[in-house]
Amino acid sequence: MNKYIPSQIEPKWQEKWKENGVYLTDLSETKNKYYVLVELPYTSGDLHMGHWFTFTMGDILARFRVRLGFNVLFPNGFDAFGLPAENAAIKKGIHPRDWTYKNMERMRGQFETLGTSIDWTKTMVACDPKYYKWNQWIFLKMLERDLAYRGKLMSNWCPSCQTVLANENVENGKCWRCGSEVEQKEVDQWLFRITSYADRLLWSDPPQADWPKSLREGQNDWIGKSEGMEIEFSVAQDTSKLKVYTVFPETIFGVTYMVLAPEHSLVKKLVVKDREKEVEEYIRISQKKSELERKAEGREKTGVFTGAYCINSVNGKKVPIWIADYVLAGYGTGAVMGVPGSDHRDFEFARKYGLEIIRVIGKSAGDQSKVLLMDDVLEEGILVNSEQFSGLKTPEEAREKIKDWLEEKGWGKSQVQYHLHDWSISRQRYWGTPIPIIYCDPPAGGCGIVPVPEKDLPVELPYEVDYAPKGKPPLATAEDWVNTECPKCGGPAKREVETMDTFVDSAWYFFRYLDPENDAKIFDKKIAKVWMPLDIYIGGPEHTLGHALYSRFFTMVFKDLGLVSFDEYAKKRIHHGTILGPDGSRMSKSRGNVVNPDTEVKNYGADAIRLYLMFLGPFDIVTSWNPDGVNGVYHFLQRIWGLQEKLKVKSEKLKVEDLRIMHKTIKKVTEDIEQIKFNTAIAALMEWLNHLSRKDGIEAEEYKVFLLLLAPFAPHITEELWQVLKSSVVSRQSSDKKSLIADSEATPKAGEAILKTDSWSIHQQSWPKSDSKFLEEEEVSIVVQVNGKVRDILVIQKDVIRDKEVVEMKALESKKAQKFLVGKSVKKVVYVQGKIINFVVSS
RNA sequence: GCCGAGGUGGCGGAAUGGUAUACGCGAUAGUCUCAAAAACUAUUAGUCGCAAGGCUGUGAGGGUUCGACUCCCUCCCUCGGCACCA
Repeated sequence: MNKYIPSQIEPKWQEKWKENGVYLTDLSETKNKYYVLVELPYTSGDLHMGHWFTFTMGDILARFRVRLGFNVLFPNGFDAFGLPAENAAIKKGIHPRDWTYKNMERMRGQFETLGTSIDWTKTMVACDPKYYKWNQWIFLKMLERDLAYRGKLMSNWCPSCQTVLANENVENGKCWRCGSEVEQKEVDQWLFRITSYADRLLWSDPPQADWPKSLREGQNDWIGKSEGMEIEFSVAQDTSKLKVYTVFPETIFGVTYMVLAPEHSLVKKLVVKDREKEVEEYIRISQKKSELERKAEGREKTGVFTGAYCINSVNGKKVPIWIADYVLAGYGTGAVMGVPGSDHRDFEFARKYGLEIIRVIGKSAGDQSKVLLMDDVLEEGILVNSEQFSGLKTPEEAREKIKDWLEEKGWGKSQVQYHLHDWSISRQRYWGTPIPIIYCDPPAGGCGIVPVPEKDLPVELPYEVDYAPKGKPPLATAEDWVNTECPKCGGPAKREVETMDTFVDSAWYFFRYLDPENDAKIFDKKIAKVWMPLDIYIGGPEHTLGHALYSRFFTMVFKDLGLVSFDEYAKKRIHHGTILGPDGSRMSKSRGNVVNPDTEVKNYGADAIRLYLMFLGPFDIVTSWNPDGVNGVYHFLQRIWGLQEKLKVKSEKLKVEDLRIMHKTIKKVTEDIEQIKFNTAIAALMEWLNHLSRKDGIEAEEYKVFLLLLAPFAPHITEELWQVLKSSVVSRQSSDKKSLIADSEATPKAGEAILKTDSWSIHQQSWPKSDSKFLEEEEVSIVVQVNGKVRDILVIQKDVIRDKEVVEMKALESKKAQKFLVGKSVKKVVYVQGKIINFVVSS
């Protein structure tokens, strides 16, 4: 027999599958659809082990569903816009587009070697105008509905490059490109009003879709809905009002000071003359601090007194107004009331600056103990020193009562706050979707901000651009492109030179797979109605607060645009794990611990790598690549290859025990794939192989079913062996009417695998069915325990297990059990039918 | 600090209230071989014992139960995410 040499069979079948369109999906089918999706790869240049891991999972699920008779869609595309392409361009002098397309071609080839059942006729490439035209269309729709707007946002700002920097581009508070000190500055940018969807984006319990708990809770925390109160205080020196937000209105009698964020609009107005210098200095220093710097400082609070006071309406108390950068301008009103007796953070601040501390929540009614230490601070308990509200339990009784009272008096009103901010989509970068906006400015009168009319889409990204960093968006250098006519008045105007965040590209791509060539519409609603939502979406946990939130937002917007009828685009999402390098750390070139799939495929073949990755552990495992581990599954494949020799020429009826293990394995593999437990499905096949190897010869039926079950995991070797079997059958049929396959067809047994002439591939055969009548055993093992410890195992005829007395009698006959029963009195006997009998004894 | 997921042999892991360590890797011994590799066979949680067999054992400690890796409480550790949100 010939040897198992993967390189001789894998490319051959990959080619045949493609030629015969084995994996093409007919989207006009309206029944039994199953849409599998894996997060699209970024065009980084090479497929890495992580891609193999996740796409093998998707592939197994896709192949399995096809075999069950579903119409399966398993597409893929490329996330092709973004910073790395631009950086590579600057570094290597290649145009971002050329770099991207070159990488894409390479990765497409690598996907072939993996042997996936991806239908490449349904695809998208983010940097293709055919695709990003629809990003622009969505932008215009958002604009129409006031969901896109030009607004200000605090950002990292490099004064010398004149650009906004992402957090990761700020190094020690300095610009990564020029080294200038980065400032915090309000910068004009385009924003998507995701906050108006905050409530809809919240996950309920039970959840509206089967998504991971960590994602649901993470998103809910990120959205950060809180229901509190906005309370107004009068400034003592003039007529202005100071508004604060709090979720603890019941502590209002404990307010001893106020704190404003350095950026608060009232700061300039409030600060008294002789403190101006100190305050200005404080603000100057805090504004220079980047996010990272603030974090690096830890929780040590700093602040400065303005010299101003305001009045607490509830008791007429005059309290000092401070400024501190632990108060965030972007949350609530940008001002907080200081209640050091009931808030740990306020306590810390008050103690540092010697501010008054009053107890308003005590352990018991009338508790007048001093708040001297952090541990004395109470957030819940009984209200004290709170006039008519003293003695009420908080939060249960007091909060609502004080809330109502404050509202009645007109001092405060209920307010819902979110932590979620609107989504800034502006990037001062070249390699992204141009924002379809034209600025028509004076002197010619000027129409202001004018959206590009839909008929003029796409606004194509110009190729000839100086994308080297010059301190302004690269698109500004393409003067021919920038200078245009105003669509409204026809006068001279300039294009928007910012591009969109690449998260826009990935927020809706799975809709486009359904209708990738459509030039008139974003996608056909009718097709989407049939094929969406996704049945399963495999992705990384790192996208919890980015992609996975934005894509939900887009889907909800699509619903409001009448494109779809659902809020959630994926019925189920799972978070895959990570394959670390052999040294246990993340694979990276700098560490030199990268395991290259191409090399591994050369050594072992794609089937072995697929199988190894799936056998490692559960789908969400984070574990390191073990170079020896591949040997194990490679060995498994070689043993399967060797089964050909053991195949009996003349088929006989399967024995009871052979039938039992076959049906047991069918059941186990089927259930495990459904539950995405590939490791144990493979283990079950290994166990069956061990059984088959022990036999003298194997029957065609069990051989066939084995291949049929293994096919989703190892598509190449199973196709090869299937075709070899088929051709041997055909040659047999011509000479001698009886054949291996014909036998089992005449009397359809387990597996029901029938070779159809129009479905030549093993991957088109129907999935074997398990028959429970073969699973029943004549004899059952029953564990005999004494006081919960296993003492013996009883083998009993199946028809007896219902009778507790008989089982008990037999168990008492056990010599091993008897040793532990002599001289003891049996207090109780617990019998679990067919499983265990436990004697509870005392000495 | 908060939220989420975990902690089981030398290693990856299996078992979701009923025989802990399936399956695989590695290791040890043997068969084959001039030899090695490959393949095949056997053993492989710790411990006491010649053996039969016993005892201990799923991060630590407690609890519930006839019975706990599994459920509950307290604590420790690891991983992922968020983090001065008033």
